[in-house]
Amino acid sequence: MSSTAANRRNREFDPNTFLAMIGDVRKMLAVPKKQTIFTQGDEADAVFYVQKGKVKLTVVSKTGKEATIGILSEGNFFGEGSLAGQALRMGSAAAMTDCQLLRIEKKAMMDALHREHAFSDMFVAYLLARNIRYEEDLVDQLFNSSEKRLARVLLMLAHFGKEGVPETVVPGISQETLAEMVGTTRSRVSFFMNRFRKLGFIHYNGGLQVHSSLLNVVLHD
Amino acid sequence: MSSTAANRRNREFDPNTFLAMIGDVRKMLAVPKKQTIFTQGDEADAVFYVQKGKVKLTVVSKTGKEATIGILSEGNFFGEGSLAGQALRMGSAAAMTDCQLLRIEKKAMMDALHREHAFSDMFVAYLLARNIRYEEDLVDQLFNSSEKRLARVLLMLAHFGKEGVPETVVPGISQETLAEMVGTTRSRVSFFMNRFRKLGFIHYNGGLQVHSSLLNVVLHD
DNA sequence: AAAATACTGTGCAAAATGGCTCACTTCCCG
DNA sequence: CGGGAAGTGAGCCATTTTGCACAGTATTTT
Repeated sequence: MSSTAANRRNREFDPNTFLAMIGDVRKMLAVPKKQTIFTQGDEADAVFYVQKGKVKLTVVSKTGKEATIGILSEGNFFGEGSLAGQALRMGSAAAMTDCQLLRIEKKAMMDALHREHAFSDMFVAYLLARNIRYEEDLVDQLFNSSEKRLARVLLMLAHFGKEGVPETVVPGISQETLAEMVGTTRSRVSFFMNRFRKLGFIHYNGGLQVHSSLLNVVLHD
Repeated sequence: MSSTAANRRNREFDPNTFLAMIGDVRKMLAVPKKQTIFTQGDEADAVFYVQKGKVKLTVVSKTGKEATIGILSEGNFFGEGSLAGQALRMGSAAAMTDCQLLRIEKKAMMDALHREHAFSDMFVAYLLARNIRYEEDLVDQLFNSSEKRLARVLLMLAHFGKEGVPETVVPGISQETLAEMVGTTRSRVSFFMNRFRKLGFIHYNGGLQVHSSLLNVVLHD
């Protein structure tokens, strides 16, 4: 998702140092693809950190609709709500690929934040980046049509950049998931995807390829 | 806006102590109603803290549309993007009422975060609360129709609670502003407001009053 | 108090979106 | 290998939303 944010963090902070600071390395988890990490309504007593792989965060509404809040790759935290006093998970988390995660007890996390300045700084930086990300998503929702929102999601998934070079998106991301991220229906996604394809903005073959520079046109109509 | 978050913070943190930690009290600003605090595109070199009053944050899209990202009351920070390395303001901030603000230079803020554990803790708590708030807004956008989103915004503005007691919303909030917050058009807002009024959920007379418990019905259809 | 501005209530046609169905195609698992 | 489940492409129609336009009502300003 926010590769920018992740890179920024990585420049400032070495994951191994990070591990040392938290201490208890035994809490590393290997989570196989498709496995649930936690479910909406579960007790929330830990924060997670993605060391490797992609994690999908979703929320289910009272009426049963599903929304995808984000797809996180390495360098990201999730489940931080617990630190803010949320006793229950407000959403669910699942591994989209095989993942290596760090599970940090709420207490251990708060201790580490107290104890280690560098860690605290890094976490603040993370939260700020996350905030910006959410703000962007929100603004996107407020401003744009579902077609543009889809274009934006595709661009973000394609790692947003590398001029002109077609880039493969997370393999195995369904239209259903895209629809949940964009906040529309699958049929709408199907419709736009085909439009994009006919216009040469994206290309299927096995995986999905995105021609970033072309698709950008949609955003800036 | 998020009175909950503000209260939570206030319980943990005394604004005066806070001032002492930041140090330079000379940087207090009195901003009269309607005055601009900063404008999208300005150089971003400081964070603000609301001591008193309400501040509106807005963003203008490339196509000229306006969106209102939030209305902040005391106990909230804004302009934190600067701490995350954003060199320019991504949106504008304006006083909706006479305000008393604290302007904190980026550097002073970062120093204080380093120096004072209590301050750092408090800021992390703030960011977490803010994150949750954004996530809720985003989920709201993904799930709900504009009618429900409007209902939710009204409830939040009415301070969300105090069972049954009609509560007056920020005086002088126009349908235009509501539309920008909800992400729809003014005519739509007018339409729904009248619907709500006919159903007895809200009531005009000079100010706007919201019957929280009634309006809640809309949310949970 | 008059004039200029901002806000609000409506109405309407065009465009976008939501929800469903159905026919295929792929992929995965037993 | 076969069957079933999951994922896609299309089409259709009821709603919702947008985008304007206009007139009437507050508010401000001069």
